[in-house]
Parts: sequence; C-alpha cells; structure tokens
Amino acid sequence: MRGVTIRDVAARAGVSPATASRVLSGHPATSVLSRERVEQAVAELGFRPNAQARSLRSTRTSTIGLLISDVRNPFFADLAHAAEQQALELGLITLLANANESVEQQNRYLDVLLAQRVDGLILVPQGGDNANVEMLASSGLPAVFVDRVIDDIDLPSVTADNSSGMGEAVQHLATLGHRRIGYISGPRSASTGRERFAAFQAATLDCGLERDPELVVFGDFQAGSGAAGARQLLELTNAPTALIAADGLMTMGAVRVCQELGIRIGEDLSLVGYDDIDAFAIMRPALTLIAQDADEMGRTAVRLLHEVIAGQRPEPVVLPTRLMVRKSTGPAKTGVNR
Amino acid sequence: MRGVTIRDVAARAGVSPATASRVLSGHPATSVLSRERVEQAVAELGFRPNAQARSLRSTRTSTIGLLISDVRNPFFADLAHAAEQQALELGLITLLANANESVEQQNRYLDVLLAQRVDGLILVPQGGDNANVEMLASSGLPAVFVDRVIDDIDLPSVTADNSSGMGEAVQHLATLGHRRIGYISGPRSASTGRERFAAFQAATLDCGLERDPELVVFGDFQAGSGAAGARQLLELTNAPTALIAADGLMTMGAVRVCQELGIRIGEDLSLVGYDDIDAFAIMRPALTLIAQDADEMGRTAVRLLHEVIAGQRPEPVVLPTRLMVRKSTGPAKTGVNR
DNA sequence: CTGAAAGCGCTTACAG
DNA sequence: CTGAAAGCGCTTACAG
Repeated sequence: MRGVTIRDVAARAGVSPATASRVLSGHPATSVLSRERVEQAVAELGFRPNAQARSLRSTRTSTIGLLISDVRNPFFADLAHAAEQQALELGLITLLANANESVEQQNRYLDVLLAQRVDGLILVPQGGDNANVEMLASSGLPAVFVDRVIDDIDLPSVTADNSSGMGEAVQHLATLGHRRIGYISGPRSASTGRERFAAFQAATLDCGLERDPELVVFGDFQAGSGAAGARQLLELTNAPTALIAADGLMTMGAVRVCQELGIRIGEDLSLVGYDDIDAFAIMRPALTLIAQDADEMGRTAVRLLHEVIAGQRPEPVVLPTRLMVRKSTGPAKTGVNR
Repeated sequence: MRGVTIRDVAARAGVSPATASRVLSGHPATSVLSRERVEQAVAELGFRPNAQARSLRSTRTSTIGLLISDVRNPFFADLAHAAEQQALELGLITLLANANESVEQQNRYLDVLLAQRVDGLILVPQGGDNANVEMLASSGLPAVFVDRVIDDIDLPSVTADNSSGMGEAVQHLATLGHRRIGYISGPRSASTGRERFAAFQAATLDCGLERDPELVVFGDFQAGSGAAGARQLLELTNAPTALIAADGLMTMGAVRVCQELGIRIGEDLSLVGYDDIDAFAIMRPALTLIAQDADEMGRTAVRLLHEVIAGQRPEPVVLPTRLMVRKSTGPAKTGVNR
C-alpha cells in the first residue's frame, strides 16, 4: 500500500505525472477522460499523496497547530474541541499539542509545529522563557494568542475579560457580609493569572474589604496547588470566610480539601470557582462560579487565524465573563471563625 | 527568519551542505571545527530545519499520531496526557487528533496523519466504516489500538478488562437487594460498548436478576445520550431501583437528570458510574464507579507502539478494571417503586 | 572527515 | 488540455 507514488498512478492511468497531479489537486485544466482514468488508478492503487512532498513544493499544508496549556483542564478541552470543529468547517485540520503548563514543553512543541510547517498557529502562551514565541512572532507565520497573551509580543488575540467576572464575584461576597476573602491565584507568569489577581485586588479595595497579604496564595493552575492553597488559607488563625479560586482545576483542588476537612461549602465557607465546568454543576451545593465561554473563544481564535492567513490584521477580541450565582456562597458567619 | 535553508548555513560556515547536514543530525563523521562553525551559523541565522524536506528524504519524522475518541471526555484527556508524557520520554512528539466520536472525522484525521507521515499511530477506533483503518493496518505503518479494538483487524492493542469491573458492580447491586437494574449502554459499534453490555448481561444472568429488555437503553458515550437514557429508564412504569452507565460522560448526564427529577442518589436510586473522574469524587454522595487506569493505558499504548516501530510484535495487553464502592449505592427499597 | 551528485514525491511555470 | 523539466530543502551512498 505504501510506496505508491504519483508516478505509479500516472503510469497506470496512461498520463503524465503533471496531469495526474492536476487531477488530484482539482486543477480546472483537465479533460474528463484524464480525470476518470486518474481517479480509477488512485482507487485501484490506494494512492495517498505524501503531504511532506506536496507541501515542500506548494508550501501549504492545510494544517494548523493548536498549542494549549493543559489537555486535562476541561476549559482547554472544550476550547480545543470548539476550535477543531470551526477549523474543519474552514477546511483546516487541527494538530493539537499540549504544553502541560510547562514553558519547556511549549517551546519544544513550538519547534515541532514550525518544523511541520503548519499554515498557522494558535497558542496559549505560558510566559517565562519567551524566546521561541518571539521567534514565532517575527517569523511571519500566521499566529494568534488565545486565552493568554504575552505583553510585549504583538499578535492578534482572543481573551476573556478577566476583570468583570472577578469584580462581580467580590461584590457578591461583600454584599453577603464577607470581609476576609481568601484568593487562590494563578501564576504571575500567565497574563490570566496576573489580570485576575489585579481585578481581585481592585475589587477588594473598592468594596473596602480586608486586604491582608496572608489571604493570597499563588498556585499553578493545576489541582494540587489549589488543594495546597486552600489548606493554607483555611488553617490561618484568622481564616477567611470565603474563597475564590482563579481557575477550574485549582477550584477542584479546593473543593476536595474542604470535603476532607469537613467544611460545609455554602454554610461554613463560601466558595467561588472559575470556569463553567460540568463537575461544578452536579456538585451539591452547586458551585457559584465565574464563567467564560470556552467554545466561543476556541471558534473565535480559529476565525482570527483564518483572517491572518488571508493577510488581514484582525483587532483583538475580548469576550465577556460573568458571575453565575448558585449555592456555594451564602451569608458570612459574622464574628465566628467557624 | 523563515526561508533560511541549510545551504545558507553551509555558506556562512564555509562548509558544504552535506557537512552542515551531518553536524545537524549528529553524525559522528564531523570535525570539531566544522561542528563549531555550523552551530554558530545556525544560531546566527536562526535556522530551523524543514521537517517536510528532512522526512521526505529520511522517511522518519519522530512524530506519532494519537487519534482519540473525544477530547472532552476526561478519560481520554487523561489517557492523552499520559501517552504524550511517555512519548516525550522516548523522544517522540505526539500529534493529537480528536475524532469526536465520529467515524467520518476519524477517517479524515487518519488520512491527514498518514499524509503527515507520522512514524506510528495510536488509535481509539470508532467502529462503523473501517475502510481507512483496514488500509492503515495493511499499510505497514506501525499502529496500535488503545481502549477499543476492531475485531477483524489484527493490530497490537491495550484495552481494559471490560468484564470484571462490570461483573463486580452487578454483584454489588444484587447483594444490596436490587432486582431490576437499568443499563445505559455504549454504542454497539464500539468494542467497549459491546463488551461492557455483554458483561452486564452475563452478570445479571449469573445473579438471577430480572432481564427485561426495557431496562437497557443505548447511548453514544456522550452526556446527552446518558441524560436521555436515564430519563427513559426512570420514567418506566416499573422503574429500576439501580442504574449503571457505561462511560463517564453518560454517567454525567444521568446524574444531571436525577438531580432535575429530584431523585436522591444513594437513597431513592443506586447509581454506578464508569471511569474514575475527578467530578465523581467531589460529588455528594460520592459516586460508586467502575475504574480503569487511563494513565497506565496511555503509557502502555506508547510503549507498545515503540516496540512495533522497533520491529517487534507485542502481545495484546489487558488492564484490570475494578469497582470502587462509595456512597451512591445502597439497599434497594424493596417493593416500593420510589 | 568532506564534497559533488542524486534523489525523496510532489507541483508549477513554460511551451505547445 | 498536456508533458518535459526544474525545483522545493533536505539526506545519504559514493568516492576521495
């Protein structure tokens, strides 16, 4: 089966390789007869064009790279799924790569994807060592940022408004009487980590809440750090009455710790999660959370990339976030430290 | 940055393209001087070898394809993550593709991955139109099945024992006094769908339980079908007192429906889920489930593929499954139809 | 250890 | 509409 080349097809069809190639690529200048013969030969031989050779010559692969942060994070899984469907609609095939929240792994995949000569690249940048991302940006390969950005690198982007949902959440807790809110932050190396934290800080200031540095812990957007952070905050002498976690996986970790510690979410402690994940809807009490639209973000990223490939220079898109109030937040137990 | 070729590097280093190529690929027959010069030229020029050209000549890409069923299914996300890490350890880069539980999409990606000339392919086959999978198998490209298999296609595989965990689950429910167990099955097109269903049938027979055809509904391994199936079963005149769902996403859908219907899981109804997903651990009551080891399955698949690439013919691997009893299963309410 | 040459499998002006 | 020829960017026997 393998090893069948366009020469073989041409020979069997009784035409030249050039004609065979034209039929295969749908070039208009082909006769009905050639088309029939070539198509039959292709079928008989089980011919499968070698994409390497094709794109070596034509410099197009109809392939895009999608380099996400973490496949195991449902937010990115949803985003990847939506992006892929949108790409398919535009005739593009998505090669997915997983940085696993590691710059080194990101940079490695960046190399591979460039070497594979994808037609464009959608990237959730890790932050940290940006050398490869800078090279990407200056290489002229169509590329867009999604979810996160790198400040000094000027690429089209689709992100969420990391500020409004967070503001609503703090406001909501303040209204319920909470004065000490614990915050499990994402890493400062990620723009989302920084922006959500800044929004939290601004909102606590606005609402006149306590702003004790002890109330903030930094995680890495993965579950383990959310668990560790929650534990640290809940063991404080003067523990917070409410917690906000800055992404879905860290929220997951925080929930687990509360359960281990026998803390009743929604009664002993108010908890606000991040990302509208299925698990948070079936939990009891259902989780109050800050939602962003992963689907829309994924589809938009592909659309932007498509525009860049077409030579345009699309404006950055910022998608809304919003607070979904459910059952995990309630009135602060005033004066009582649980 | 782009457009720098090995010729440019060679010229700048004052050597021939052949020598430059040897340095780049770590060929032993190179002088220290050449090595230094070429490496410097590479750095100065920002040279990035064109993988297309390289593998067109060398017919190796150091790249493997991993074609999974559904990125949004946490089981496959975990599997993909583990496989990728294992591949990295073996010096292989994983290109992930998502069939989205669709044969058409599977077949499309199969084409692309073959065209990209991956060194090997790990596949969760969809079942249905197997033409492309057969072509893959007969093409001689190293390939292994993971999680699911196609009966008539002889490829190394790593699967889970779809029978023992299911048997334990039925036994467990029977012991609790349940006579009528509803079953939300996976599709008959998937080997996992068939095997788990067969195991369910065998176990109900063994335990002398009712075997009413009404008690079985077929889904597609996605959440919506789990919800629809659960609703159908729970609305039966003579409704089951326990439910088993055959994968994680369908379980998710079933849980949602119970909540909507105000059915108390673990009291009004016993529920056994499939796959050890984080969400099932933080649910209250925590879900009793049939667990399989996604990590081990992913890593094993890569190891098997690596052996196939090395020319070996590894035996099929079957991983254990086991029942994890938690709080969602309890004594049947005898005689009472809720 | 090194270089000139051929070739991997396609596509695409060019000429007819 | 068709074919001969050149070339995409590498690698690899071959000869030295």
